[in-house]
Amino acid sequence: MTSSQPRRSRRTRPGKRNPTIQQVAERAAVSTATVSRVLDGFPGVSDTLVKRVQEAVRVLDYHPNRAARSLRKRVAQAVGVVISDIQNPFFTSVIIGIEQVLHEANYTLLLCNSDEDPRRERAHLATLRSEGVAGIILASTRTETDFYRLLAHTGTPVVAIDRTPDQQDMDMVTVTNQSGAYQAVAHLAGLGHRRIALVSGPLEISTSRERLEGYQAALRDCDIPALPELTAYGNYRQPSGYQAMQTLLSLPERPTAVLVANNLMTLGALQAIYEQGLCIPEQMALVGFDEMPWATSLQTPLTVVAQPTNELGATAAQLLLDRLREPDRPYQHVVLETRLIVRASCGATSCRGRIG
Amino acid sequence: MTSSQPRRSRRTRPGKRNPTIQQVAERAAVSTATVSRVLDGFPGVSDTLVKRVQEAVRVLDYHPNRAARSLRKRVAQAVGVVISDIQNPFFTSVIIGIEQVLHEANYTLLLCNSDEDPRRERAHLATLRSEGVAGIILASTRTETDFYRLLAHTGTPVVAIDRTPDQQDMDMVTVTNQSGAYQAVAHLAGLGHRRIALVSGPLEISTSRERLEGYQAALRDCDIPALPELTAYGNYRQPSGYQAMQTLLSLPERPTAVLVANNLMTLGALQAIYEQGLCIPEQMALVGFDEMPWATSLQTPLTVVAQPTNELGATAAQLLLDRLREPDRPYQHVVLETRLIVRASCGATSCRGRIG
DNA sequence: CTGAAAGCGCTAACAC
DNA sequence: GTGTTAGCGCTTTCAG
Repeated sequence: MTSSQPRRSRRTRPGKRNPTIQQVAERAAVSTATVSRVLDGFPGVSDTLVKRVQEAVRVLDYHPNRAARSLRKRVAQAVGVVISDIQNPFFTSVIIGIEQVLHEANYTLLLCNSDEDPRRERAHLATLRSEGVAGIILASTRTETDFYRLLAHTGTPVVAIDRTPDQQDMDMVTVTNQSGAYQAVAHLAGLGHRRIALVSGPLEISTSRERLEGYQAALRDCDIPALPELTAYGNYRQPSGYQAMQTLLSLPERPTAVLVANNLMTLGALQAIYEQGLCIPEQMALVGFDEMPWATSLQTPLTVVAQPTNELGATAAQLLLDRLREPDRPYQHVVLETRLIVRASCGATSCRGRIG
Repeated sequence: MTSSQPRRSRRTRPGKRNPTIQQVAERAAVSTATVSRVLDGFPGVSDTLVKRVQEAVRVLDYHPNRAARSLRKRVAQAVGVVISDIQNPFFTSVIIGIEQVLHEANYTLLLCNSDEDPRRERAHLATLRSEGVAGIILASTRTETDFYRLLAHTGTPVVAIDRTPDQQDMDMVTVTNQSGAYQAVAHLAGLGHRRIALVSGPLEISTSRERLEGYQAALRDCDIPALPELTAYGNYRQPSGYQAMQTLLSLPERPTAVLVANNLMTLGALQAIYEQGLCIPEQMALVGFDEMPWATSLQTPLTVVAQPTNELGATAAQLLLDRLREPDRPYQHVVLETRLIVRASCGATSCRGRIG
């Protein structure tokens, strides 16, 4: 770069080095220990020194080296977030909530997308361990023994969100899946529907099981027989919703209403319905699970069971921070409320603007 | 950490400590240097020792401490990704591409969501600097001097994606925004439309300018006068698309076709159109920019200018890895092709399944 | 209330 | 080929 640079290893970064705590200490004429104390807001440093240090920090534009800090403290000021599908607006919305809280607390977010693949999930978990993250927020692909392993091996606190393990020795944040589905189905039944179908998620995932239970409970309470052929299964991704809906539509006696157990499958279901030239809600009433960006942009706006996604993420992050502060506190399981948002697709409201 | 645990600070993690390179070295009866060499695939270690080390690594389930490594190497095995809206499926799809390449290369991904807020963007950039990330992939909120500052201050390589700074001394990955918009508008003109509107993004963002140019160029080439009132401006978010479209629809003489410059604004535009009870494409032909998950799930599937999002991310990540390997290589600007996907909303195909 | 100094776990010279 | 060793920048005893 410049003229006489003595000898620069190929691997060394060319730019000027970041200031170190040492340099701050020299400039403020104090010890590095004092600088560290000031930065940590450690009480009991004289005002004079505090000011000198702050001034030096400002002048040098000092930012602590997080790697050094992590090494020394044996834990990084970072949180790993492992989700199963970053393409799903549900999860991105959860991430927003997480990020807000974490950013506030000056934690970095390591994002891992397992893409519903347990192998990837495991690899990510290993990396996070290597990174020494302070904690992990996990929407796991499986709900079983993986957790035991994880917890046994490392002492890293984990908060499970959305999908939860069977065990209870962990912080968790979930929503009222059962009653959410129940409400939706009861609403449809109240509208006079008797052949109400469900596009369910995979039963390995706890949310699927809970939503299925809600569906069945509502049918029971409304004295509607639960016909097995009216439940089709997908994997929470769009194409599977399409296929499941096609299956339901090809039944000898078609359902008149359907609850789709997540947002992406709803997209697939819509496609199948429209391809058959069916009208929503006249020929097929539909309720989706999850609020979704496109809900209000359809010709027939979508009735949905909304989940408080941002809050879910924020709560999980807060739970994690709380545990870091107080490792031995009792485990919490926070359950947030879903809420039915009635729009046109269920047939409850007039179908403004539709022709046909 | 044997039987009589001497004294454990409150702040120390309770779980057993991760194995260190020292322990691996002891178990393999070699020096730590040799272990390090083996792990790095450094050539010139005898087979015997390689095997002994690998065995020890396996048995101990050793994972290198990344903080220590980062500290020593003065750079983390991590890449920061700063995007402007994690709720936008365009960006999440880009992230998928980035993540794939990075994960392959054993880099961690630090995700930062600037939420179109330059202040947050700046804060994130500072954090990434603290983290000592090896490089940054950035979809910047602004395209100006921020970059100079960033580049001047740190030697951290940056790859700009999607939106690009005016300067050229940086790796960049973009798409053919201009010709993408051009094609869409030419297509609409070819279908007989003369009053073609544009819902544009904010002109501070390079993609908006380029798409606007493409729109104008196409009108010019088709001998259609460019009426200023037919261009409405939004900010790339959903509500602004709604408002912009409302403005266009309230014009004394309504446009017959519209190009919407990104996915989220398309959602807003759709809502405005449906609220007016207008039929797509009969009363309003529509082309969107960006492929979007819901494009095929609308009653009238959406014609869009698709961007190769995964590839965009993967290319950016690869460019960054290449630069890390070879810091002095010339800067690259990769431009990927957009492609017009014709579906029903432009009116080019028959309107299967629609009533009205 | 402040400073000196010992590492955290790893890599990269430098010896042999 | 392999080992020894000196730190990377920070926090945290321990002295004073």
